[in-house]
Amino acid sequence: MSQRNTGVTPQVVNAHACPVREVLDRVSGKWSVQILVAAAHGPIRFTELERGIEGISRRMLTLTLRNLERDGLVTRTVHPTVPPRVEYELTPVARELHETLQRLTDWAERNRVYIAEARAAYDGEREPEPADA
Amino acid sequence: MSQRNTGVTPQVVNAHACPVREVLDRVSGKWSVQILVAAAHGPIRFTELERGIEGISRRMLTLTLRNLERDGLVTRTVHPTVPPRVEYELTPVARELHETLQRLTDWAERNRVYIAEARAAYDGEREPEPADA
DNA sequence: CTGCATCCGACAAGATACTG
DNA sequence: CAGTATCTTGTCGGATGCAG
Repeated sequence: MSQRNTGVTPQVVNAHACPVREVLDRVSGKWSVQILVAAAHGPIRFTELERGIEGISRRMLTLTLRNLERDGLVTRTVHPTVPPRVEYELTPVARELHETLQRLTDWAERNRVYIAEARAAYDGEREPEPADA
Repeated sequence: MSQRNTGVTPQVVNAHACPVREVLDRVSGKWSVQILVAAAHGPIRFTELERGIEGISRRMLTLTLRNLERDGLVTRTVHPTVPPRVEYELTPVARELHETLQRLTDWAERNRVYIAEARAAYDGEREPEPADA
C-alpha cells in the first residue's frame, strides 16, 4: 500500500469490463507505442532507443520498458560485458500487437485529412474571428 | 491563449511524428472507446449513453462526446422537442475505426492470459515474500 | 433532458542528480 | 552504458452546482 508508484502503469486499476480498454490502457502510455515500433526491427539497445525516440527521457524509457517487459511484450537481455550492454526485443505476442497497431495506423493515414478538416470546421464555427487584429 | 481548457483534449498538441500515436491520443481518453462501442449499434441518446456506460460522469460524457464530434467521429442531432432530445451516431469513419478496434480486442482476448501470467511472474520475482504475515 | 463552469484530487510524465 | 531516486508540474478525470 505504501508503494510510491513511480509512474506509467495503472497498478491497481479497477476491473475493466471492456477488453478494448484493457489493451489501450496497456499501450496508452505516451511512449509505449513508439518503443514497440522502434524495437520492431530487431534487438535494440537502451541508448539506441533513447536516441531513436527523440524527446523521451531516460526515466520514461526505463519505466515504459519495464512495463512492456512486465506484460511479456519485450525481453530484456543483459550482456555481462565491460561496458554494460542490454538489448530489448519484441516477443511474438508483441509482434502481433505491432501488426494490429499497423491497422490503426492505416486507418489514421486514410482519414487524417478528414479528421483534420472536421476539427478545423468545428473549431472554426466557435471562433469566427480570424479576420485580423 | 486564455482558453481555460476544460479537459480531455490536447488542443495544442505538439506535432506527432508517429501517426499511431495520433490515433491513440484520439482514442486514449478513458471513455472514448466505450462511447464508440455503445454508439455502434445505432443512434443513441445522451441519457442512454450515460446509463449504459456505467461509471461515466455527465461531464466526461459531454466532453468526450464533444471531442468525438469535433473529430468527425460522431454526429450530434438535436430534436427540438419539448424535452430536449439529442441523438448521437457514429460516422462512417468512426465505424471503420470501430472495426479496427475490434482487431485490438481480438488480440487482447487471445493474449489476455499470457499477459496476466507474464505480469504475475514478473511481479512474483520481485516480491518473493508471500509466505504469511 | 442535456449540458456547461468551477473546484479539486490523482497520477503520468518532465527535469535533474546520483550510481554500478 | 544503463539505470534509479526525488521533486515538480501538467493534465485528466471526478464531484458538485447551475442553466437552457
